[in-house]
Amino acid sequence: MVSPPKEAPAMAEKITPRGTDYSKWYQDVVKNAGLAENSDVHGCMVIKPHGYAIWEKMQQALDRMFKATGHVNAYFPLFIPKRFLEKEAEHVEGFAKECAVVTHSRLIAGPDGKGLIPDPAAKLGEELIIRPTSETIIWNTYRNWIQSWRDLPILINQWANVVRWEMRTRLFLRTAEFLWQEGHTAHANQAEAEEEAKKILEVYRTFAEDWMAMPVLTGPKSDGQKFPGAIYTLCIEAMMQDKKALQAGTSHFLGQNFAKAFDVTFQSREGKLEHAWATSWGVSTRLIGGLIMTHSDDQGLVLPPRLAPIHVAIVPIYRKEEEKTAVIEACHKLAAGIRGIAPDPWLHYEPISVKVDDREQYQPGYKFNEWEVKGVPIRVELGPKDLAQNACVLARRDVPGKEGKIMGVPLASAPERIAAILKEMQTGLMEKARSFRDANLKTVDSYDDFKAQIDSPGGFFLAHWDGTRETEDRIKNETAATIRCIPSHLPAEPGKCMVTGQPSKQRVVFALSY
RNA sequence: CGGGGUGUAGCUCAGCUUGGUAGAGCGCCAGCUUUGGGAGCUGGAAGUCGCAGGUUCGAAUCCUGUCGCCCCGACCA
Repeated sequence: MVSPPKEAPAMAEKITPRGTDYSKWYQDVVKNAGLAENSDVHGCMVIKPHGYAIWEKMQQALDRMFKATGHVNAYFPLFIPKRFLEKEAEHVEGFAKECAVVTHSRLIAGPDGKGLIPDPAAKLGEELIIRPTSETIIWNTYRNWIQSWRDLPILINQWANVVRWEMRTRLFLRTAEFLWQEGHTAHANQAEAEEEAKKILEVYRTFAEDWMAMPVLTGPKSDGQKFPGAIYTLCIEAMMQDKKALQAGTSHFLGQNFAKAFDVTFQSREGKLEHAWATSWGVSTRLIGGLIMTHSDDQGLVLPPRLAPIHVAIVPIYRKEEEKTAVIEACHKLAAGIRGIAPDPWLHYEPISVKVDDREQYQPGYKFNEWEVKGVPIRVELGPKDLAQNACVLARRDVPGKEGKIMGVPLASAPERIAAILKEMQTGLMEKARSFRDANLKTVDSYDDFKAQIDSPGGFFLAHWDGTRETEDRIKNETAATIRCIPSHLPAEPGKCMVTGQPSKQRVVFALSY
């Protein structure tokens, strides 16, 4: 008679494997890594400290890049008078469906003495919209700032929250309120504005690849997918691990649309009155969703070192008091050594971020798992056995399980070793993501082939398209796939539309998307 | 806004069919033992059962109304 098997530890499997249910996996990672949670407010999330710390790292890197390209930060109002939004036809049409509207300025007790109701006497003369984006308020303001060609260009960015009243939301990927940056620039001529839109796209591409280790395709959107009010929209588009596309950033050439709508004119060098040329561009907290879905595994979050709020977690191991004293001391000494590594431009000359996990209420095993699920790139284990030989154990987050452990690393050389591994991880993650993306980037020539593959195995499909909205809509209706971008890295190779057989100037990227 | 589901402890849920003093696991608090991959034992705190009516001697349970939330569809960074 064999005794019944012990029950699996109740805590063991907190994260649904990707293969079982990708969407559940995503939610589990966000929750278990402590990045964010749903709030009691419909569609709005609470970004928790660990998630917000990642956003702060993103902000820092992006902000530096914006400043380096001549931009400055400013802040415009959260509320936008309804009449502003009405001024640009396409813009209204695009955003009207998802606007939060402020109608009153005061609450009073309800008629039965219970609760509060908007005071009818305090109804606003003009209703205010909570910004879904700020083009209108900003161009209304620029009208006063721009008179002469000497006032141009205006290169402004703002870090802000916006509200788009979404029906269905997912943490980071789509929430009613989200955080982002929005750049709004004004230029004296078309060429300069178009140059700006391209320049920012390149900033986004660099950030995505060099910081997030997330490879992206770049290029214009189809007219059907462009920003409401833009002449054209450039985008960076990334492939998630389930092979779906994520629009990760957009840069719009707005032409003179907003200048005309808001009557923003300037006198040129030649003395003529002209409308200003505009761009706008943004990336949002959605990037955190992209970061998660690019690198993380069934154990939890995996962070590229350049965006990790904590690079190294040191876990002391001990039994007796004497051991504890010696081990903790060694941990802090090692931490100081790691922080003392020569500043590297790679981390903006900031020290490597180290945390000595000296919490007494948790055992080492618990801590190992916690740092793992939170995506800390390197974990150091330091106990009496290690101390006896002046060494420690390093565990790499990008190599799961025991294989990621490096035993017997001398304490004296550990800091240098850690610094080297961090760099290695950053490029390793990028290479891994790129080869995954490339392996799932396919060329198709027949619509039947396309339909057979779009759901499974899935991926990005390079196909010829006749350039019409009708065909784009038909493909969307029949397969749910959309044109993600018209890739600029490919030579324009003419062909025939996979659906209609009409002439096509070049292949475009189709995929299912978030 | 259409279809489905669900509200009971901080969290996940049982109890409801057949009405009779509120339950479990996790978490939390205290103590002891533990500590190299999510510790164990003992004790403890914690819920006007979404809200409002009704039926009844008695309602988490039955009836009516109401509100919130979740999932699925049309829109989107």
